[in-house]
Amino acid sequence: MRNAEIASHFDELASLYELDGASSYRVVAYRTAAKNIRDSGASVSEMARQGKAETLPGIGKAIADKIGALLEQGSIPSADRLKERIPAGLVEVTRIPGLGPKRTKVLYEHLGIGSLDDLKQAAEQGRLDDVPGFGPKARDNVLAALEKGPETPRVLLDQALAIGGEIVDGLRDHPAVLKAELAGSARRLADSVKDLDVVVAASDPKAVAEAFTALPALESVSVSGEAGAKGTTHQGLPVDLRIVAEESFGNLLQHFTGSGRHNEALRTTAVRKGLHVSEYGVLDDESGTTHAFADEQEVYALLGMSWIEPELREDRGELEAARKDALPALITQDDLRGDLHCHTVASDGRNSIYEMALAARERGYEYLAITDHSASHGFGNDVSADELRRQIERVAEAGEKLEGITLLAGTEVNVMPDGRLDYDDEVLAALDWIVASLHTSFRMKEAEMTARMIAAMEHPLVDAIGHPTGRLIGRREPYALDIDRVVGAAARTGTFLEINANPNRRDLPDTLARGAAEAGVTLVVDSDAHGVDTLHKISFGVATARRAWLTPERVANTRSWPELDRLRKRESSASSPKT
DNA sequence: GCCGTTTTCGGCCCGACTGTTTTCAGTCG
Repeated sequence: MRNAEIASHFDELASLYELDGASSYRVVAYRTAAKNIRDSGASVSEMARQGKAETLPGIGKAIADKIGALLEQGSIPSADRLKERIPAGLVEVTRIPGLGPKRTKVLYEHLGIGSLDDLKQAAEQGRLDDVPGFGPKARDNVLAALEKGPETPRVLLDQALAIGGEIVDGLRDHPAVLKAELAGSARRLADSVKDLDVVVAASDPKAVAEAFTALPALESVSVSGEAGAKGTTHQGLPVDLRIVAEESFGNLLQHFTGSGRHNEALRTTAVRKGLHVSEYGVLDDESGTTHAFADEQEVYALLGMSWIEPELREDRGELEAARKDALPALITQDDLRGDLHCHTVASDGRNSIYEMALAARERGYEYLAITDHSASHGFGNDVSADELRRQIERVAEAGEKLEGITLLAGTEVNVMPDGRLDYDDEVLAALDWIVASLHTSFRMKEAEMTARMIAAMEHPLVDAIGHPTGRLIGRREPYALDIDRVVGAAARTGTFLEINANPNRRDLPDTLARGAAEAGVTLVVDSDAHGVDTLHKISFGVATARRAWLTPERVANTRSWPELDRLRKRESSASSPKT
């Protein structure tokens, strides 16, 4: 059973206990366990089988036993018992804004409301007014929320940064703005965001809030005052602007960068030192004074920690590392010396080899691998084996024309359902670099899919696996894969695993990339660019690598090509790149 | 239900807002 599935069982259990009126600490314990299970880069079911589930933070004996029961019986006994008493539709009702577990429970007890349909009927018939604590406003809110439907979809990071950057730049143009930053999940470079948080230090808050309402990026503004404003972009993305005096800017930025979990954990450790952290400052019990800081670094320093990169602020061990001054020196874009996955007009790209190479050189790369799709599956122009041989010649010709960059003749070869590649070894052996990816038969069962991928990794000429899980963020689930076995095979065979930087993919995802690196796998960060205009999107792969705690050493293409060539599994003497 | 450079028991983050209330519990981020 996958981590995400185990985690969803514990999230459900938390909601059931919450509706049952259990201690909120117990509920929080289940939610924390669910989060840590979901974030684990290794298979929790495998850990449970080995009796190691309790090594995960937030998992004690009781929850470890429940994981065991879940794996054996397919459900958690205590959840089954709660479901006998609590209607299945009640958890949905708690998702209506303003209706938490307590108020939902009151509705169930007074009116027997056990589903969204029940709620709608009761609201329309005016029966909510009879319930203690519910007035006319409650009815309006419920009907409005039901009318509006489910919450707004999340926006991918590339779009969020583009819109957020425009807003922040617009604010910085205002004379009363002293500092302005994008905070929240966008600053943490998460896969997607549900809103934008903008924090500002201003000499004249009111004027800045007014200027905000006039920004062209905003479609509407609902609230505006001295403390900030709330608006919505033309794409429907909510924007929350907060304004403070310059001396508290560090506290505000720290608070609104989050994550919520990171802040919770930060405050819990602070309380033990008699310190109380909020967006306004750090209150010291002993002196009774509140320390406000203009810089975020000082907030962490007062708590006895080194400053934590925003990408790490997910409560995944960063606080403990910061206390020990043992945070990783994260990879940066400048560390990358080449890109090993891109396409040209030979398959489904938009530019020629020469144009891609020129653009790569302008980015400062020392090498670029041209990896068009292979023959079997109609991405633009199919590249037959004969065509690939001509492509190798063209790469060599382009390489001769261009000084200062090494061009590598490569392919993104399809892994067929039986695990074979769709070029024969003879033509593959003539290439400098081989990425193997899955592009068909996504719905195979886990055992077969895992075997398929491992077969590709066992091929002696395959250097890297492209977008290993196949997920599309918010749109397509990953393939059914036993990720532990895949990572194990990558480590055993010396095959690199890709972090594909396409903002729709970010694949491997951060948690899995971290787990893979810890298991000894070397990663490679690639743009998968289909034109010169998307080579720069490798930044999203770097973002994922940073969220995965990766240092430059863990990423193959921070090395020069000769060094990388020696690092990979095949005999380096076999190939001589065209320069 | 978890956890320990104050603890193996007694704690467990912070503040704003809302609606309904007569002083605040519940919800939200």
